[in-house]
Amino acid sequence: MEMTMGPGGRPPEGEARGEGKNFIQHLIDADLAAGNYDRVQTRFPPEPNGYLHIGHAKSICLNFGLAVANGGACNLRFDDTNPTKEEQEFVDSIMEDVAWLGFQWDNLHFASDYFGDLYRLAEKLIEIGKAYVCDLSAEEIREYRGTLTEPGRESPYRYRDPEENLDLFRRMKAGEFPDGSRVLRAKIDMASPNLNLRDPVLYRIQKSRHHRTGDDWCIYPMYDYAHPLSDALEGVTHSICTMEFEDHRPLYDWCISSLDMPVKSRQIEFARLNITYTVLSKRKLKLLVEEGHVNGWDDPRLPTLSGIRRRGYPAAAIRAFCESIGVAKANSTVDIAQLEFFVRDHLNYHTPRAMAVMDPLKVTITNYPEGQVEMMQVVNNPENKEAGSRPVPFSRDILIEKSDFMEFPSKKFHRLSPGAEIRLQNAYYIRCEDYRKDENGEVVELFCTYDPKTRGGWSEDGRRVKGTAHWLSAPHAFRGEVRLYDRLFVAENPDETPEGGHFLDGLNPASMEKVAAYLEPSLLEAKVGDAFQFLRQGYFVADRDGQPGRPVFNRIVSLKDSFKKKG
RNA sequence: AGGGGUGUAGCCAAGAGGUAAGGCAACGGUCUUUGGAAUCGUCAUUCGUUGGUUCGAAUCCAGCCACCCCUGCCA
Repeated sequence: MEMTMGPGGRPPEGEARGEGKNFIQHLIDADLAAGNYDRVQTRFPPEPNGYLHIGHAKSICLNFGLAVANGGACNLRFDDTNPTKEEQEFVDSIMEDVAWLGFQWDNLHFASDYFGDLYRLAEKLIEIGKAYVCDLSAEEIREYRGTLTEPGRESPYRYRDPEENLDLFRRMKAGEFPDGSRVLRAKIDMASPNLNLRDPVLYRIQKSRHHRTGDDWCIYPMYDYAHPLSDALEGVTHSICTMEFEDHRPLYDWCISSLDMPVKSRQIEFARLNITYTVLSKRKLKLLVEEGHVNGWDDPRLPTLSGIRRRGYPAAAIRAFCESIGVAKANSTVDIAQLEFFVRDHLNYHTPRAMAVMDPLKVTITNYPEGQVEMMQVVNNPENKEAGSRPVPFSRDILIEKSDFMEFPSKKFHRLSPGAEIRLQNAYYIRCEDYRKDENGEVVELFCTYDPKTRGGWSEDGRRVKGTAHWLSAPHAFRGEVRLYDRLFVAENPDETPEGGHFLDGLNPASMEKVAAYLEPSLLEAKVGDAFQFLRQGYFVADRDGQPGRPVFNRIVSLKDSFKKKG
């Protein structure tokens, strides 16, 4: 850990070689060096039509990260140009999610704030003969557009003169025409091999109420028109988006140059995030929620930021993960194990330990005085001395995990078995002297003896013991619900469905298991959002479904287990 | 088929004519009061492929192959 670091936490020699920079930063460096811009400004531009997921987190970290790295600014701008799909509920959740991730936007904007400017710019486009009102129906426009291999045909309205276009456009705005009857189109090139350039629609008539502008407008700008101009109006220098917009870049540039916008924003595309064993498309997530395969948008199994948050993934871990995966243009699917690594990495240091028994086996310490209770002082986090310690009661009646005992142990099993001795962590060494079975032949109780000279879990004679188990004093333990979450899909790539299949076929039927667990007394005080490492089992967070005296814990992620894999 | 992209290890990903970074995963060793953590080590004679240029190519050139995106009045 003690290596020389340069400013920014990177090895200085790496800094000198330009390592640690993604291709976008290289482009920014070149832009700055060439004098194309004298500052850097980015933006995160979600459409408020749904919940953010971890794919958005990559974009958020990228945009805000680039702004910080270059001493620039990053805005949060809602791309709310389609009133039929957008709602205030989503803008609220998006702001909450971005803030939770740990970023503060320099300015908050809405594309709808620019509707007036955008309208005036459209009139200008008409005046200079670069846009026209087209009366073709949606279906006709599609037919006229041509195909991938055949050029399109020009609209019969393409050469209307500017005065008529202006008049028509104003009347569109005034609400004189019904929805779908006319659109404003850019006059570019119907024969372009890039379909986005075949006179794209700039404005459509849509008489629906907008969540922010109400009924002020009945014409709304399209993304391809509103986005570049909003960027330019706002002063964005580098407009970062995902690969599917690469074909739109010529149109993006066309808008900015045709209107001679003072700021020449530059669009740069990168590949969106995919993760194994989950889906990251809005459509599929919506289906999972609406069909009830999960319980709402913040279901802890979902990759939504609200789901991840409830699951107990720390924001810092998400940021570290996004940093680690890099930024490139190649399609890729990151192994979910990489995400889980950063979650464990963060939680290991930041989370106090506690003891919980999921599947109890009764242990009676036969030589321990009946009625006696000792308070054992237990370290909260061996990784962090400042986390302190807590008292945990110990008594004659103990609970351990069933899986910590084997009647006929395998060679590598070094937990409890007849005659074997193990350590109860922070308490005593115990030896299994006998056990009792029920009528089904299942072991239901262990009779052990303890060594009074091993208090705290240390043996004075230097005698070593191979296994260490977690435990609970039966009379002091209380019950709580534990939800054992696992990956949502058993299919590694749920998006790649076999022919005739559906992505839902890949769902994991056991993605959540509810367990009535026994918990140590200190856990009674856990507040919603408090995270713990349940010793030897995994990381858990108190869920909002808990009741006073009856908490609910979500398993965030299990601990790595090299034993199971070998067995 | 026309256009736009992308191919470096099981998964991400650096690399920019000088002899393949790093992380995840995996596998060994050490250590350990969590079968966790920590720690040490192993893991690409080769960069989709075939040719070419060069003293020298993952980097430059040409061809081929594979995959992704584009025919919303969605974003």
